[in-house]
Amino acid sequence: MASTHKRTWTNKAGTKKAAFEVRYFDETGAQRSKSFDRKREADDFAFHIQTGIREGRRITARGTITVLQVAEEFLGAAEARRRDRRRMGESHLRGTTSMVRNHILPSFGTRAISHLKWTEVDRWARALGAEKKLAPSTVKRVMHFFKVLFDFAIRRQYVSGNAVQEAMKDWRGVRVDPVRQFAIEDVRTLIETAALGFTNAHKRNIAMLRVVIQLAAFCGLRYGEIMGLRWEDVDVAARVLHVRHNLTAWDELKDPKTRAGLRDVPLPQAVANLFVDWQRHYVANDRGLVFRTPSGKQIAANGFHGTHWKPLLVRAGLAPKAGEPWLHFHALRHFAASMMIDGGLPVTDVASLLGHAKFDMTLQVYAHPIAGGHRRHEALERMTAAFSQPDFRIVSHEPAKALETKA
DNA sequence: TCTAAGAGGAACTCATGAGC
DNA sequence: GCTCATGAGTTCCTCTTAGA
Repeated sequence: MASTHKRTWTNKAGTKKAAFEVRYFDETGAQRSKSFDRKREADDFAFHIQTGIREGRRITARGTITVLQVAEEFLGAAEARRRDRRRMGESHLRGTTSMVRNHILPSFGTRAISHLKWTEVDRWARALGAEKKLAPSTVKRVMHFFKVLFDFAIRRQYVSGNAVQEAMKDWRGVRVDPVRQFAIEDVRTLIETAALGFTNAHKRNIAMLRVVIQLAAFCGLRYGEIMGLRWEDVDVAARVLHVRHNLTAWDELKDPKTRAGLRDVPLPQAVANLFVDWQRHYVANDRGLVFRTPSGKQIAANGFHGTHWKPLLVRAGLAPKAGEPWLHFHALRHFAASMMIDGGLPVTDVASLLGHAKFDMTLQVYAHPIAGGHRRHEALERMTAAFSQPDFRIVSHEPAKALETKA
């Protein structure tokens, strides 16, 4: 049983003080109390105590288990989930471990988890942005992992409340920064530059780069999907790509996350021709994967980025100006989506070609105004010009009636 | 009931350094 | 110069939930 009441007293200096006190009995039967400045905080604490007693949980006033101890248990459980491949992937475990070890433990590792207050978490989160220069969306991400860690501790009955949840309220509405977009002219320059070849790049690399870029820019494939293509998925004669797999960073061929990811994408003739060109450089491998290194290994995304992508951007004059981010390879997929929408393809078709389960996702993330403001300007000009024509009629009858009455 | 935002999982980008 | 490995940070994508 826990009870809450307001307590007032006068300190030695003669100042009147007030606090909300929660009184309860711990698992040894000893009476305990804890004071809060606000009634709501006291009520929350009392609720957790009550719930704990009702469910038979161990209630301790001064928990001694540290954040480090909880984190080790938490990461151990995560590793077990990773081993059961259906429950957690390699990349998610890696991300979780990275956030916990790099950001949470250095600040809170030695602290008793039950003693942490949301105000401390709030200060720490703000410092991650101000001092460590993390993007707001990343800070929010780190806090999310900390909250999950806390939830784990609650399930294990190490702590009764989640100090991170309260601190996270201030981070609502923080969204990821949109990636920098390609203009039509940029993509044209990029493709022309790739075709010319540059530096001392081998002909094999030039051929590979050309087809990979056009697959992203015109067919909207993700990097992992491109690298996961097998020759049996490429039907040059029928000009269709069967997107069936994704190649992970660990060189594993995985099925798409959802059924929508399985799709057939039309292959433009120009891109089909590039496939024929690339076939001369194909390195046989047991899975029949189209794109491999000369030694038959995976073309890792990081290697592709540093060796091919960035040098191509520089050569094409698309290197970022001071303060600008680099253009991402993934931005080509954004470009493809925008071009499809701009070209008049129904958004449901675009979503299907991109492998999206819902078309609102397509509009939300990929429908960028790629052609710039002048297209909108022209559209409004056409509307105004049509309005000024003497034979112009408004389709709806209601306003027309109103005008007649007035006349 | 509808829609925006959150939660959670996974993929992508980026930096660095070693070996060939 | 290219390839590869590793670690860290950022963004994408879908499903769920809160609240207008």
